[in-house]
Order: sequence, then C-alpha cells, then structure tokens
Amino acid sequence: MIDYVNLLNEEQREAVTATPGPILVVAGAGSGKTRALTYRVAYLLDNGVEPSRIVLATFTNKAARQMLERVGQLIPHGTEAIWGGTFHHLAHRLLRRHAALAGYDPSFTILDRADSAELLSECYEEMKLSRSEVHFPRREGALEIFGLATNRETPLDKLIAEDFPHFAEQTERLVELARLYRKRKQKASAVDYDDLLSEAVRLLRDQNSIREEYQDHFHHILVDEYQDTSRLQAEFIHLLAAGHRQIMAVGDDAQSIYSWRGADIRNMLAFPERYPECRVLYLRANYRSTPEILSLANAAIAANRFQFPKELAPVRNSHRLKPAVVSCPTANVQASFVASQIQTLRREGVSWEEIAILYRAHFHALEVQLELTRAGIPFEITSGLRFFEQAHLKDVAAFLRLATNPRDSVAFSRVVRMFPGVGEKTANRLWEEFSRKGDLSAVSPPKSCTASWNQWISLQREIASPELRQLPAAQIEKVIDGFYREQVESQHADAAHRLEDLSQLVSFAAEFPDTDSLLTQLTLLTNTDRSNSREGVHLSTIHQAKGLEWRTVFVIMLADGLFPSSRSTESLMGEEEERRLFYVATTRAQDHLFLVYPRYRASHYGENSLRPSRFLAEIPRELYSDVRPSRIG
DNA sequence: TTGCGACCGCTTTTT
DNA sequence: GCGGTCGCAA
Repeated sequence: MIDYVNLLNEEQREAVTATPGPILVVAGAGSGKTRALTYRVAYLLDNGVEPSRIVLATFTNKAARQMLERVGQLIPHGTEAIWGGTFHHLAHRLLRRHAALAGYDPSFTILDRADSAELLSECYEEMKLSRSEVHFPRREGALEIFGLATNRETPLDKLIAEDFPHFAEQTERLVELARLYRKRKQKASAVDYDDLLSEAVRLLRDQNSIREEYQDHFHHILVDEYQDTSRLQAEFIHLLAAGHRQIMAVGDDAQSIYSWRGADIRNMLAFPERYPECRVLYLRANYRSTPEILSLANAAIAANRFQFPKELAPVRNSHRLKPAVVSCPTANVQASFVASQIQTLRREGVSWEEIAILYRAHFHALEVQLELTRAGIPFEITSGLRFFEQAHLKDVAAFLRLATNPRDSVAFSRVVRMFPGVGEKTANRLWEEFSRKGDLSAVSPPKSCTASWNQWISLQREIASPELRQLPAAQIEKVIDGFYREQVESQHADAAHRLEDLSQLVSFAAEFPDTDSLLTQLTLLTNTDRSNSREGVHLSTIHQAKGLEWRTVFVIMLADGLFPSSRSTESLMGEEEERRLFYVATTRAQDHLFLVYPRYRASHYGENSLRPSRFLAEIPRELYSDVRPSRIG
C-alpha cells in the first residue's frame, strides 16, 4: 500500500484520492502535476480498478511513457493494459480496430506532415494552381488552415472568414482543394494526423453500439495538459468519458501556449459548465523555484484576464537572490554576457546540463550559438530534423508502406522516383498504370530503369508476403540488401552514415510484431526525446521547454517585437498567450533566472532599435535587480 | 527530367 | 542573408 499521507501534500492527496465524479485539477507550474496524475492511477489500481478500464491521455509519447513507468514503480500490478498514450495513439487504436466500420481498409497508412504536403501538391496540380499563386496559401499554409478547421470542428468557409480574412476571396477554391485532398487520401487509403482524431470522433458519434461499448468499458479517463487540448480532442475525451463521467482533467490555464495549432483554453475554463457536478481542485504549492523567482512569475501572469486566478506559494526557502533583468546594448553583448555568466556559474559548481537558454524563436539563438562555440562552452539544441523524418529512413519506409497498403500512392511515388529518369510526370503515369492494372509486373517502366525494375518488383513481392509482414526487421534488411544500398551509395556522399542510420532502424524494427505496427510507430513517434541524454548547456524554444526545469535559466531576446513577437500582439488573445509563454519561461528556473534583452540588433529586415519587452515593464521594480554588463562585446 | 538562376519570405510545432 | 521553391531552358 502506498503511503499517500507522507508522499503527497494535502492538495495533491485530495486530487489523488478523490471520490467519483468529474474533476478539474488546476495545477500550477512545478506543483507536482505529473506526480498527482501518476499517484492517481496507482491509487485507482490499488483500489481494485482493472488497468484496462483506465485511459491516460497525454500530448507527447514521452509524457505517457514516463507516467506509466512511474506507476509501474509504485505498485506491483502490470500497467500494460492501461490505455495510455497520446491522443493520436488512442484515436488510432480505435480507428484501426474498427477500420471497416469507419470506412477504411485495416491497413490504412498514416501520413506525416511531409507526406500530407506531397499529396496536397498533387491536388494543387489537379486544380492547375500554381504553387506560388498570389493571395493563395501554399501547401504548408493550406495544411495549417485545414488542420485548424478540423481541430476546432469549424467549417472551412467559416474559419477562413473569421481567422483568415485575407484569403476570403479564395474560400471557394480552398474548399475545393480540401475536397480533392480528402478524396486523394481516401483513394490512397491514408489518413493524416488530424484525421486520426476526427475519424475516431466520427466513429464514436455515428456508431451507437461502439460508442456505448467504450463508454461502458472505460471507468476512468485521465487527461494531462488539458489546457492545450483542441476542441476536437476534448470532444474525443468527452465521448469516451460520457458513460461513467469519471474524468480527471489536469492542466494549467496559465501555460496554454498552443492556440495557433488549435489548442483552446476554453476547454479548461468551461469544464465546470460541461460537467456541472464537477469539483475544481487546485495544486498551488510550488516545489521548483525560489520564492524570488516565483514572485516574479506570479507578477508576470497577473496581467492576464482569461485565467483561473491563482497565486503559487513557494515551498522552498528564500535564496535572497532576485532574478536579474539584463539590458545589453546589442545582441552580441547579450551573447557574451550569457557566455561569461555561464562560465562564472560553472566555476561556482553549476554544471553545463543544469543551465538552459530559452527564447521565443529559433533564430533568436543565433548570436548565442556563435558565442558559445567561440567560448568553448558545450551546448545542445532541441530542434532540427527528427530521426525518422530523414530522407533515407522515409525512403526505406516507403517500400514497407507499399507492401502493406498497395493503394499508398505517396509511398509508390517515392519509390519509383528513386529510379533514374523517373520524375514527377513519369511517377504519375506509372501510378496510373499500376492502379488500373493492379499488378506491378504489368507496368511498363521507362527504358532508363529496366535494369533494376524487375529486381524491385520481385523484392516488393517478397516483402509483401504474409511471413515477412510479421518480420519488419527482415523486410528492411531485404530492402537495403536488394535495392537501397546500391541506391544510396550511388547518390550520396554520406552513404556510410545513412546506412548506419538504417541499421539502427533494423534494430528498432525488431521490436515490432508486424509491419503495420512498426509503420504506425514511425509516424506517431517522430519526436525522439534525446533532450536529457546529451551533454552541455541546453538551448531551446520556450515551447519545447514546457514541462522541463533547470537550475539556471536565461531568457534572451526579451525585446518588444521579438518577445512578444510582433505578429502575436495584434489581438488581446495573442498578447495573453505570449504572456503565458513568458510565464512558462520564468517558471522553468529553480535557482537563478536572468531576463536578458538587447537594445539594438542588426538584422536584414524589420526594426533594428529595440525596446525592452512590455512584459518586463509589467513586473514591479522591487522584484528584480538591474544588471548592465560591463564588458562591451 | 534535371539543372540553374531568379525570387520570395522570414514565430512557435506534436502527432 | 539565406534557404527553399519556381519557372524555364537544355
């Protein structure tokens, strides 16, 4: 039995041991939100709830895995039967299980962002839209608009009118584009990320017996980061929870920072209206930061109107060291200030890994990166290409996709374009021929690639066999040995490196029972969380730093127009979200917090002379100390 | 189809 | 200032 009295504070204990009914837990930064959730799951299991009756929905794979691991450490039960995972994973599970009823082939493909863009390109072509058409969004922009419409459950034309008035004249063509895109996905037996959710929701809404089955089955639904759910995600959760109404939503409205991709803070604010019998519990004790840092953070968020007002109380003792606001003449001085402070801290015993530099946008880190390199300070940046999104990994995956889903036109096109002399046009012709005849060997390839073409066909046939579809690692080896090694060696100077990545893929694939589940993971597990594994000072956008903490935090580029970004401050809601972002940044710090800004920055567009961020001006003067770096860079 | 010069645009990003 | 994309020519 877990010692709830000694391991949890009173507020946490109240949440963990709450009696039946919907519960909203408003959990401040550093208040042990994850702890409360994991103990809640353990508590339920401890009290005889069957694991399979519990849903634990999170935003990231990392959060799901961490929580389930910790639950497993708390109690002897196995946690495998818990329905734990990201919203997309849960939705995918339903959709795959009831694919036929939802109108899909059970081997449907999941398109990642790049695949979606690829398919959308074909729609632009079909509509004879030049991709650089004036006053018309390009692929990424269109996908963003479509995604928002889905996540907000708003008709496209209404969304455009309200939020993209500059595209109002294009409404008809955008609606047509969305229709073609939908049609192509259907034809390819493919879904994109948003479809996973919206189709699962549609399934639950339309199929009464299935909905009732799940509503009856799931006794407890727990949701993490509820403040960042979209309307669609909240709907999905609601459909699962509506039976027993045992939903525990945990979140911090003050940390809602993803509205631009559909997160709707109103889900949280209106939770008590949706579940009138609900209880609202607060976790207000902050274990992370010094009282000085916390006072500043509390003051920073106070200006927001749309929130559950709450004041975080420090558990830690005073450090007698106030956060520093650092005014620098230029971005270069800012960079050298940060570098020299880091070296000072290092001498005082703070290790590189305990330090983070946070910023609003990646390009804000430019000068700092140069300076850290120059100063010989090791650092690590969270950004860049994700492992599974690299071209060679997607290439190999395309062979496997085609083996399980022969209707996957995106995969087909990716494979055939590897042949010499095959580009977009020929790929389309080959696809047309293949889908008409239904047999690869009946397709006539261009002369330029007859040599390897037959080799590919037999390879493709081999890996599509039922036996090999249970052995994804062997499939990949066959693809490499029978085709791709030659391809990569003739095309790329860094072939050795790529082949090494591919052998990693082989060992990764060995863990999976079949091709479908491997491919699903490849697309739904795109973010590899290497964040804590490497060495050095951590450089990160504030968005990516959510949920993390460091002993020392520098927030840089705190100048109006950069942070808050000028594009966000046109609306009140936009400005409030920027302020929440600032709040997230300050609450990452445990011991030291530096708020730094340059008064001038050389750039090739926009203003060069900068004013300190309005968020700094909102903080009472006595809560921080002013610092002017002496060294001129 | 491919390669090259011109041209645009430039916040945040998980799944 | 730079990287990605487009259009055009070979």
